[in-house]
Amino acid sequence: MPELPEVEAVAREVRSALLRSSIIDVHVRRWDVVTGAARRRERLLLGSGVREVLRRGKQLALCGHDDAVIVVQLGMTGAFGIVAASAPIEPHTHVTWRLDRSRELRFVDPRRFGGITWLKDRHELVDRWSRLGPDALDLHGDWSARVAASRRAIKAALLDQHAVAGVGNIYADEALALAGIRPQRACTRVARHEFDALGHAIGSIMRSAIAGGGSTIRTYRRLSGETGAFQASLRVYGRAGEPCRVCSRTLQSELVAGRTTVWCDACQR
DNA sequence: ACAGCTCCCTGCATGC
DNA sequence: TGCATGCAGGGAGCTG
Repeated sequence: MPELPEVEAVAREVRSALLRSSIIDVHVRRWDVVTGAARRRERLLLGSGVREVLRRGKQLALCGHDDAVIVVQLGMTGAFGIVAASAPIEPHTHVTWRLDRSRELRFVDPRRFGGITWLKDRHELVDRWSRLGPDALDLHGDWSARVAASRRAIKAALLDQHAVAGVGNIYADEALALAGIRPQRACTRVARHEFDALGHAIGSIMRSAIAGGGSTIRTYRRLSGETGAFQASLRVYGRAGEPCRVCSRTLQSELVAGRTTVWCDACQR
């Protein structure tokens, strides 16, 4: 499932391809994945071209020359990328943008937890993103101020995009393991130095995943078919019942914040 | 205001 | 082999 590193990989691919391209046509195959465009394909960047490709947390924004903005969210199973226009349309392809030089930008999402949102201008994007927490790649010393007073579990706070933007279930567990903090612990019981360690853990895990081209967990894949190599280095995610890579104790698992959560009872306190 | 829950959806793994 | 079942989870929206 795409998290920040995967979305960043998509942003880079799409940015380098789109900034020197024109959009010739747009084909919306399922309108219910699009919100805000009033069902007019002219509003999906057709004719305007893309001036800028931005990312905040797990959200991607394509800014057109006409000031309209398209926000793309990949959800669980979304894929977004450039392919040859002649490539077969795979199932669950919901929107395609025909580009010059016989290429196509496609949004594919079997489970449809993702989607595309049309915004009328940059102000709407600024407003929308101001409600997100700081980007997980760019956490400063005071990032924890927003969550430290909360009584909920630290993992619930990490998954809350309004607290920190970009952390999903995989990297929440991985970061908590690296920082030695139990996912269930209340934020109020996490010390300042532990928040600092957690912030560093999140950043270093995100950066190494990006360097590895994004992880290849289950449903995530690039439209081009390439895969990443980060999966092999996961510490706890998906390893319930297996031995901790540090102390060999059997990894525990239970639901926290409604999500499957894996941790080591010995290494995490 | 906050925290916790349900729901949306399809693909895959599992079990009979 | 084939079918039914359960599980995976990001985020909106609802509830207590």
